[in-house]
Amino acid sequence: MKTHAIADMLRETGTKATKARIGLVAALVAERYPLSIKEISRKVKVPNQSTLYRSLRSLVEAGIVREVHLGPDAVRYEMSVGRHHHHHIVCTSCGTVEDIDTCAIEGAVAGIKSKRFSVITDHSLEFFGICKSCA
Amino acid sequence: MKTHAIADMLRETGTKATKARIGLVAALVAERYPLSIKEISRKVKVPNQSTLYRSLRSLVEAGIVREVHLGPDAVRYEMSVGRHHHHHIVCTSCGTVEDIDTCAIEGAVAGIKSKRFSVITDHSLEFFGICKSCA
DNA sequence: AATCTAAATGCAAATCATTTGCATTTAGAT
DNA sequence: ATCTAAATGCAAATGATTTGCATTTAGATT
Repeated sequence: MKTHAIADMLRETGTKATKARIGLVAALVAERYPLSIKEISRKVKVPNQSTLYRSLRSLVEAGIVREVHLGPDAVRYEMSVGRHHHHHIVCTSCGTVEDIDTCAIEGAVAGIKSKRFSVITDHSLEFFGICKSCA
Repeated sequence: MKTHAIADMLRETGTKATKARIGLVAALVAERYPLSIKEISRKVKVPNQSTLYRSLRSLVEAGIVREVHLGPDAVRYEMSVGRHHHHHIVCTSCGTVEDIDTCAIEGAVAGIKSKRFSVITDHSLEFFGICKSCA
């Protein structure tokens, strides 16, 4: 994805196409797995950490980026546009993250194919919704 | 569960049956949904926050308590002993947390029965394991 | 029951990630 | 070229969790 296209995408969502945001999106587009704040700061010439946090938040609000939670202390960010619903599998030893493109809710654990993982030791599944007393 | 039984359980795991831990376990046993640190501090005469954090950690290490992550800023604790594998459904409006006793991985979203929730707006499922390069 | 030691506690200070206030800069509309 | 709201940079604030260290306590040992 080229800078120009990224800038257009940003403008379409009503946010300004600033250097910081373009750089962030470019970095996330370049990676196929969700990046942590630290990884992002490493890859992108992060102008300053307030900007990093603020930009990520606005990208998430704009629906361009998705926040992924893989346990505590493991907030990560990945591109949201052009991607369909998916989950992740995390190596508890080295932290490798791989996408699971099959929505596992529709299948069994056995159906999860992975070339890179040999053992699945745990999983976490949470639902979010509106309870009857709130609806 | 009475104090005496809690103390015995603690001793069985090799940890000391101190007042702080007995109180924590008693509070968690009394509730059927996972409690946040704040809720715990409210329910238990928390002696001091270092003790709270340290005690929770040792209870988790001992396998007595389980740490539940329902999104960021949402670390919660629930009893682990005497409970089988389950997930949770969270109301994004009021925060109500309900257990899902059916392991949803083995069923479809449609199979999730809940008396208290009317809409499921989102879900999160993550796997943890060991990747081949680590195994 | 008195003694002893490692484990647990209390407290205050440190740490770490994230957020905020505010003055300055900049994107992009006019 | 001008203008304004949005975005930025910086430094300070915040909030949750952790740590160092001196003191206390559980419970094992006499």
